[in-house]
Amino acid sequence: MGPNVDRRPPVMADVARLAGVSHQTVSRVLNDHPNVRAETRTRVLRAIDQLGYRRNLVARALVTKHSRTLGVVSFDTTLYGPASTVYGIEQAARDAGYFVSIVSLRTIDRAGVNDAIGYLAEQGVDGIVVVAPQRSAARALDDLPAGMPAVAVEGWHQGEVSVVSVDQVEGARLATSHLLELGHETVWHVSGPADWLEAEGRIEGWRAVLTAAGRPIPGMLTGDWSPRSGYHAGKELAAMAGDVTAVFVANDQMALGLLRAFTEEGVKVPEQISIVGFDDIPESEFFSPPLTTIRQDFGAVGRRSIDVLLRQIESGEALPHERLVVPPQFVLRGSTAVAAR
Amino acid sequence: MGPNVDRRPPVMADVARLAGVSHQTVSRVLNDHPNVRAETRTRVLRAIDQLGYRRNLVARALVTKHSRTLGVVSFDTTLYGPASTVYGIEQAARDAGYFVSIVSLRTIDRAGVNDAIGYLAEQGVDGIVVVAPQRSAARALDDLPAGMPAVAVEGWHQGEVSVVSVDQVEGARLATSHLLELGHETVWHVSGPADWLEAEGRIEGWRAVLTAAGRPIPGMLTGDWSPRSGYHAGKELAAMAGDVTAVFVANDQMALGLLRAFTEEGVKVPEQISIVGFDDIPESEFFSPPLTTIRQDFGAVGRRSIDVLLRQIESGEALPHERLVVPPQFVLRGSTAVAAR
DNA sequence: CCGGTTTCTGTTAGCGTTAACATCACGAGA
DNA sequence: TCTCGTGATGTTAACGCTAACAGAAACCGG
Repeated sequence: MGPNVDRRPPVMADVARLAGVSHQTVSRVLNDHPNVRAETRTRVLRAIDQLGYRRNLVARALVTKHSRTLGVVSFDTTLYGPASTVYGIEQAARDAGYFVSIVSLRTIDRAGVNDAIGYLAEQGVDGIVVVAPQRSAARALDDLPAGMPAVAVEGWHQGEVSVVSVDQVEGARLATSHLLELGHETVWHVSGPADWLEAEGRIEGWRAVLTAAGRPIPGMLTGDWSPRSGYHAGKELAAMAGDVTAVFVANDQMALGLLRAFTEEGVKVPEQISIVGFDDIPESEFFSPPLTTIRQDFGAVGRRSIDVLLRQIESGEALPHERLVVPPQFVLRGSTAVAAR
Repeated sequence: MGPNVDRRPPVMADVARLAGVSHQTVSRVLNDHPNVRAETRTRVLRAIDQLGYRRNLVARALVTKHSRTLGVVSFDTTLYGPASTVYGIEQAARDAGYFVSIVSLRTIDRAGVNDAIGYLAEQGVDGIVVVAPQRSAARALDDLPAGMPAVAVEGWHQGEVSVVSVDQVEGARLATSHLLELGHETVWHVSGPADWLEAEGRIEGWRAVLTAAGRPIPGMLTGDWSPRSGYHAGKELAAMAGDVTAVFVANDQMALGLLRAFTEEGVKVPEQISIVGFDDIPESEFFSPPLTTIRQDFGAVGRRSIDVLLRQIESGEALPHERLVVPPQFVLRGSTAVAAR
């Protein structure tokens, strides 16, 4: 056994000794500094390889003040929307050479979001992405640590931070207009829960189109995004018999619940009632009937938000706050049809 | 303006100065050391509060060699299974006072997993959870950095690391037995992609039950977990008319595809063909018909894996490798029925 | 009222890296 | 030959924290 059988991982000094240079030269090689002789460089690289040396990013972060880690605060990453958004964020961050530290909140409220942001700040993240689809969460952005670069996703634009989101209002317009164009007298709406900004945007777009067309605005049903709540809404709507001929549902999962309720009640989709969903989850295409819906490009949202955030971080300045909007896309399938005569 | 208007966040020394103590005393207060006079403690806490001081965990990690951060390597966290598992892991980790750094792989292969593990090791994580549902990924665990605590989720037990997983074989047994008990002559299987350990376990359980019952083992169809692949499998099965009366599908999404294909082909479920899925995604209950399936408790898997990992980390020793198995649960709904006479 | 404990608090020395500056060798130009 | 500039390398000092030890005050029994 040689003298160096200890388990302690090698450090820069060990590499330097083996390569016969100073630790600073090793640092220079690692950071691609120009003024290193080619022969020295290869000698250092060989030593690194031989020892299996990995640089200690914690020590590096201490001196550079940059951890190359981004914090992400999100809510229930089990849901398709948040999960996809976070995935997009993570991919974009890693492509840019950043790590991602995630805090996934069980319940979302100002205090919880604040705690999460605090933890991440202590941990030394270079910037924070808050997936803040609810008013209460969005408000927590007001008391970010001073000078911490941040961006809100699916949030509320109040001028405090930049916001990247899918244009919910436009998506709802697309859905509602489509149904009106098919000749339906009016369009019912099953909305998401009250506090959610996305739910609000979808209600707004739906109302706007009906108002502009001079159509009556039917009473609105409210769900909680779950298939079950859609199912209950569907039962109610089915009971209203011929009154209802078109429904815009705030997400695909609830739309599935409606479909199930209608099947049970013998209401034919799209013959008797047309349905449009929102999200375009991978399952929608295989519902019975396949669901006409509005696609959100979560990947694009993630990428754009990282763009904005990195620009802030790398400029080192407090850049003017932006509002980036990703357009939604209408997807025609089989759950909508021309209104019955 | 006082002398201290700079943007630089306060450090321990600033707190110490304001409280009239040494920085070490501040450290002691922060770390709940016993030997601090109560009066001193409150004075320090007041100073911390006044300055809005937050400790720098990077500096702390450098000296303690513990970052209180766990690394998670996963594959496509957009899918319900991985997303739920990662969510469970994150919750359990945070409850234990750890952060979670996530690397979400687009494609899973040994090199990719190795890179991810390498990055995380550089970053100074205290331990690593690898969600390794594929053979190729599981193999990457063989070359973990020496001494790095690790646990595999849904992986392969080779003695190199501890593994936590749902008992796939048992789940498949439950599904297949249920169908036989309903009087079906045999059970067809639409499996997941070849390289996946979960797919293999489900095939094994399915085969075992048929063999034990002395039933013929029909040719197996293979999908890729997507609803679309299930749809194609469904078309094939529908073409085989009366031969097929019962199908065990390796996940709920593919089962949805089958349902759709059968609807298109006029095959009635469960009257003509019974179907059992796997996973119990939130949508399954609202398929038409509601899907009989096998529930996996992803939350439990996440919690158990963090338990195992933290035990390793906190003991500081290389503990014997364990194999923890979480039992699956049979969920009876409407997609299965007694075999037609 | 003194030595020896028990609190409490302060001082010093790192952790492994990068930044800033110092040094050295070498060749070009005077 | 002597300087001077330039590229390559080494030396030193942080970064903000905790560990280890040192010292000062209070407390105890004999």
